[in-house]
Amino acid sequence: MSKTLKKATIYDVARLAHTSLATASRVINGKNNVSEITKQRVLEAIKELNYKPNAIAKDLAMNSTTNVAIIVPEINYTYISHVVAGLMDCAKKFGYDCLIFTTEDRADVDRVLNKVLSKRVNGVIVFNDFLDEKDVGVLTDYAVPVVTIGLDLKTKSSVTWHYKNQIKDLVSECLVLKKEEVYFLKVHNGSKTEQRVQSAIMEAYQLQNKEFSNVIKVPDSYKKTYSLMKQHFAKHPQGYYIALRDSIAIAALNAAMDMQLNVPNQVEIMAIIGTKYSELTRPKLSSFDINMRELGFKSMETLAKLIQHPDLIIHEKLPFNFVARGTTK
Amino acid sequence: MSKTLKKATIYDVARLAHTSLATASRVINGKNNVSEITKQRVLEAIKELNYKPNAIAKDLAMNSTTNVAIIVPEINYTYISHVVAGLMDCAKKFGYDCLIFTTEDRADVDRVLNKVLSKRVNGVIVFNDFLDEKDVGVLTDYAVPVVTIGLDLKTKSSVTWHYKNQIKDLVSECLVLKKEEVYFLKVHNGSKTEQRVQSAIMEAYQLQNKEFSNVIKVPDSYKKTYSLMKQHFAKHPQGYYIALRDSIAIAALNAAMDMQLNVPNQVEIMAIIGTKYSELTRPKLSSFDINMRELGFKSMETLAKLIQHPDLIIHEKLPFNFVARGTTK
DNA sequence: TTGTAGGCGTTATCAA
DNA sequence: TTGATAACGCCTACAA
Repeated sequence: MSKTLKKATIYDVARLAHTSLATASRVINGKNNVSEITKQRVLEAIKELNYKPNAIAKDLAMNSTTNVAIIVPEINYTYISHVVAGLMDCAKKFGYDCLIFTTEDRADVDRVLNKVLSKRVNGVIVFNDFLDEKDVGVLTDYAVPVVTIGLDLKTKSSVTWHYKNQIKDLVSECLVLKKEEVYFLKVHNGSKTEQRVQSAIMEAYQLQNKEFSNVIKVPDSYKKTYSLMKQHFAKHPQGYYIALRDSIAIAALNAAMDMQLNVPNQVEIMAIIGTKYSELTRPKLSSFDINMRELGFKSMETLAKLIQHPDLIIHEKLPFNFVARGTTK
Repeated sequence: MSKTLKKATIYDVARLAHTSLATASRVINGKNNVSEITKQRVLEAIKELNYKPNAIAKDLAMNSTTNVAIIVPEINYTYISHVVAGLMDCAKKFGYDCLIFTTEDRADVDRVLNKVLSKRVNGVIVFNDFLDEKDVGVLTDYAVPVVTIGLDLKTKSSVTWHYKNQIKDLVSECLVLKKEEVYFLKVHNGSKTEQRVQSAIMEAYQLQNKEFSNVIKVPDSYKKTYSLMKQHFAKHPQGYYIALRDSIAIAALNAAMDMQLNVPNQVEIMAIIGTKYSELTRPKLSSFDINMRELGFKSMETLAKLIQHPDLIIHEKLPFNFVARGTTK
């Protein structure tokens, strides 16, 4: 197998096998209307030339690809990487290949949208708070199937989960039974997920005719949040603290523990999005548990349905269960 | 902007702008040898038709793509997802798009290799213990630039790190000064990285004329490792424990702590591959620290060099520093 | 069972 | 500054 600078084409294969383009194409694609003898000749030629079919030419000729695009904000958040793992598992099942895009700001979003459109992908998964209904519309207007994760759009297919009422219940319990203030550790300004959590908390407050204002803005970093929360606990050594991701909650937890506060008796802490890391703190972190890998898998399954039936609109809601561990009473 | 089922081509643009294919192509690609007036007409037509250039046709015509392939075993290991994040950051800088492939077994490897070859990617990053020199050769024989991460192949470009001597030093210290046995928590059978760590430990033992046999096979799961290590510590409540990844080390740590053992005075624990999670246990986990994101970034930079100069062979070695935290003396 | 010829949507060359 | 026209590598009627 020599280092072929000029890559063999189907035409080279045909010539070496003393047959035509069309016949070579047939055996490459496993059609059965080819005689065994010529089939063998073609197979030999393929091996001899180290021929690898050019997927680009194929995609162009067939006017379709095996690629799906996945648009996420960041790949190194634990829960996102788990979702992506699930997406990829399922994609493999359907023979799709995953083109992954990250967006760090608004300009990025437009760039990615255009790329995705140009690449004529089979379908798109959007798991990204940066994108709004209009952005998703840019894709669907171009007739590309899209499934959004965690973005509840009426006219687009989506996989979401219901947690609003459960958060309200937890908060109400704090206010009514435990007589405890609730604090929300907020990382971003623009994240819709955080906004939705916050409004769930606010609604629970309103039910008790109270106003909610305990938003603590924290940096998106374990270490910085840790020291910030140490300062906070020095003044307010009590309350029920809610963070979106577990690493933020763990920063608060460790801050409280290292300040010698009693968790959960003085301070309660929970995360909305728990991962396997919820299990490994001491005390263990209470959190909502959602199987992110499964979420990804189901989302890709939904996309596959959409690819086969482009005019469908599918809405799926997954359960989202609170798991009380050691950091809450 | 209507829902165009039939997507506009450059030909449609040309027709609407009353010009030729070639001229339309010129303005799309920002060539300056086009009169301002026709340029405007073409631009209008593009907007009117919601034209999006077909990257597949372009790739075919130009005989090159903007895609790079990334081959990893799993995307939801924390350290791998951090490497991938770095790879993607850098890819963005060069305008590359990332096609990510995961492999769960041997059959998968061949499948992925063929896919990558067919897709005519610009270059490939291999961060995958499943692939050996022969596999990488399949790619390089086809003249596609490859950078391997953590796989030390003489004839291929790679980014690796040096940790062997440091591990030997740590182990020697245990044997000579601390008079402590070393245990290796081993997850996989075939992982070359684990094998290399193990042989580093063995060499340190040999230096003291001792034979190393303290390999504890653990399942690749926090919970299972946790209970297995509890059983272990019930019988052997001492020693210096080395695990490859921090989540395994943390399982051992929690097992020891929950058994009321004193860490680090009775039991010492460390991880070879530390992540941000090393910081959040109590006591904090001693580990080697490598900036995985930076590792990924540099690897993609290396690939970019290789893409521009295909006959280069680049070897890069990154530092790998032991950070003693609370779980070791 | 096999082969011919046209098409997929671009880029690039060469005249005009 | 423009416009034909030939690639790029494959698929697929349609014919033989």
